[in-house]
Amino acid sequence: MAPGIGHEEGWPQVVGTLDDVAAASGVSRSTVSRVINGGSVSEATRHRDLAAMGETGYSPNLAARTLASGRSGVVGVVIHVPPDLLFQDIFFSGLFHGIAEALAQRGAGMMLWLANLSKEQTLERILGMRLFDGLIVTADMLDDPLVDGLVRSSLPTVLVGHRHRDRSASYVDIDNERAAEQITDHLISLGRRRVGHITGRRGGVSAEERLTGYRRAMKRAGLATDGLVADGDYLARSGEAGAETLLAAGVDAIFCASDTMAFGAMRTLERRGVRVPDDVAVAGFDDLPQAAEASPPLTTMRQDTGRLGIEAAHALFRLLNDKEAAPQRVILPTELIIRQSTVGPLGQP
Amino acid sequence: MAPGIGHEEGWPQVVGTLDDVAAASGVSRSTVSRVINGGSVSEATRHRDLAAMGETGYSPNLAARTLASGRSGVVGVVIHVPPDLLFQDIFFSGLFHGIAEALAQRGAGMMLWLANLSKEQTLERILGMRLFDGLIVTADMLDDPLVDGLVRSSLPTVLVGHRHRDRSASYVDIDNERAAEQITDHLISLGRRRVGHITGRRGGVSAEERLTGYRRAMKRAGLATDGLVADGDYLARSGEAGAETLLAAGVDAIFCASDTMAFGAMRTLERRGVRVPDDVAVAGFDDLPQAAEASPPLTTMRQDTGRLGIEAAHALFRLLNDKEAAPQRVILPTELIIRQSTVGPLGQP
DNA sequence: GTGCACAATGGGAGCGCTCCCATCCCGGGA
DNA sequence: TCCCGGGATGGGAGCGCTCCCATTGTGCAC
Repeated sequence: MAPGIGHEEGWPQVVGTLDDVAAASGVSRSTVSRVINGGSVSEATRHRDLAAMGETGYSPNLAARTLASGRSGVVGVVIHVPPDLLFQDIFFSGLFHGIAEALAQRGAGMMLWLANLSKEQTLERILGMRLFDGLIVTADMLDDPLVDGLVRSSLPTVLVGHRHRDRSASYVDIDNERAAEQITDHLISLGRRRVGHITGRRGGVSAEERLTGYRRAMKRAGLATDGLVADGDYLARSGEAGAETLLAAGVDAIFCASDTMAFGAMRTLERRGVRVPDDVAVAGFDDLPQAAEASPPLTTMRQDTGRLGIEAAHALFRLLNDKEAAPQRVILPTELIIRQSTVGPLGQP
Repeated sequence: MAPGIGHEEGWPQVVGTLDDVAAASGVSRSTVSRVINGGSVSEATRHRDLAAMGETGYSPNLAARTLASGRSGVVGVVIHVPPDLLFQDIFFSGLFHGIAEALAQRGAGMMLWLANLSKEQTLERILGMRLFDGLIVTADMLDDPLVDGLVRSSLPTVLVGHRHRDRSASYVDIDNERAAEQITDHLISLGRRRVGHITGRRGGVSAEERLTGYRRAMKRAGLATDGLVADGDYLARSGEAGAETLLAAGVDAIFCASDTMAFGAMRTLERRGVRVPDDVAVAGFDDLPQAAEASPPLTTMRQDTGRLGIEAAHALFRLLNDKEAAPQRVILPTELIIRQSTVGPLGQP
């Protein structure tokens, strides 16, 4: 019994298979299949079959289709990050919707894998099921057995936000290092000399790269960074704590590896009676919606996460459509958004 | 080529099918199938087959299995809410992890459907694919064609946070009405007379039920509610705005349908120099992690969203294991958490 | 008029599994 | 000794589809 069909008419209208449609339309199964999959069929037949499919409410059986063709039309999206990060960080929201939009547009299904199993189990099940045509994987960790395993498998895979050392890996990312360098440069150009940095989750690609970028800019300007780096984890709390540390170290600017941490840092500064940007300038990273409405509005680095998702999906399609395709590597631009947390309302420090 | 198998030994170790395992173990396909699915097999054979499967790294083909048996072992989780809500509200985080945990424990797969397609398309594809053994659906809207369609379909379905008027629907929920009544009672018992309410997203089950509960408590106490209800949408911004409105109406307490809105409301009160709880008491709903650390700490209604997810999964399993099972209806308890946003540090108002 | 290319269609094999039924073999009771 | 019950196993059909190949029908050049 085909599910979801509730008519109670005078006939076996419960049509579930290609053969049923074929019978109803007076052609063979093969022809109906061609209509669905775009083979060469006469206009008349196509119309008749389409009509028959409409009447019967026919819809192809995914399992049968996958078994016969080896393709499922379903893309796996693997988000193996700690739950608290996943749901606090709008990064993933934008990413998701980008991916979902691009996949839906091409008629591809999307199956989400969150971090509910161990990495080994996840790897095993994803590969074992053989359900996916391809994979989009976000994994920020420098060393991640899941990502390594997925990349090594024969399953077409696109990494998001993770530049894998494996030369054969396809990925979509931003240039964290350059972006961090740029934002640090901005702070330095404002005359700040003691620029502190609150890092993202250490061991993660983005956090390490942003730290590297920050260090490079400081070094180039001939500024020391000793004692000016506080470890964070992208969440607000660590921004508060980091600001506390950096304040003690004596800074005149703080570059936070995420906006969320910047908000935390600003809370600490406010509590301590430190003026922003007069005493300490603050910059974030992400350009969350709240950044523009913070007080003062937050200088930050905008990254378009929706775009990131879309590009990932497109890269995967390219991989899927051409088995010989070279690894896809896409670096998306970021944009420095200068607001009053670094440059006062009248343009003064 | 079976993916993920990298050995380079002296033999066709690339085993992908049941027949391959059978050949390697010297038995028939049927026997290996029995070993996997728990049929009656001699101990000796079982061990031999298991060993053969281990060596070859065999893993069953989901599509073939689904096609032959009509069961996939995969549960669909449908979250059809606006994106901004999804990723700001920890409600879903807890829910997810509860569901994921319970499903993983039973070896069931989980496929997530977010709101990337229209409700009609979603319905069509979910039903059409015939991939899911069952469904867990969160849908808060009073009128939701997707939920209606899913419930009417023959696919075993459990609703989360949504008590459907359909008597045959299975659901897991909390008693929003009673909880709201209880929290309003608490406010009234403190001597507050002008208790305002900032609602959740109107048209949603939870929002309407909480409003009803609030109204009932007020009515029972002989208090008027005219002008004391401000429409919100669960997000912080609407809490700020709602508080503004209610302040103008003159309230001495505000019950917000979510903690997030309560935080927003408290921000407004602080900005206006209104003391909490001295001038205006504030209560929320959800007991987010931040509630305990707000200043002042927030009185709220705790709901265990993880439990909600687990119970939903269990209800679905019951439905799946017994085709004749009656509709499952589970109401989980909530707990009033009293903190200083309603009762001052020394117990005074 | 004949032959041929090519578009439109039908038919059959087979994807990897489950499930039912037939078969085999063993031991025990008559 | 023969027969029978029952556990262990093998074999075959079939799930609904795709894909290849064979077949048919058409229009066109010769």
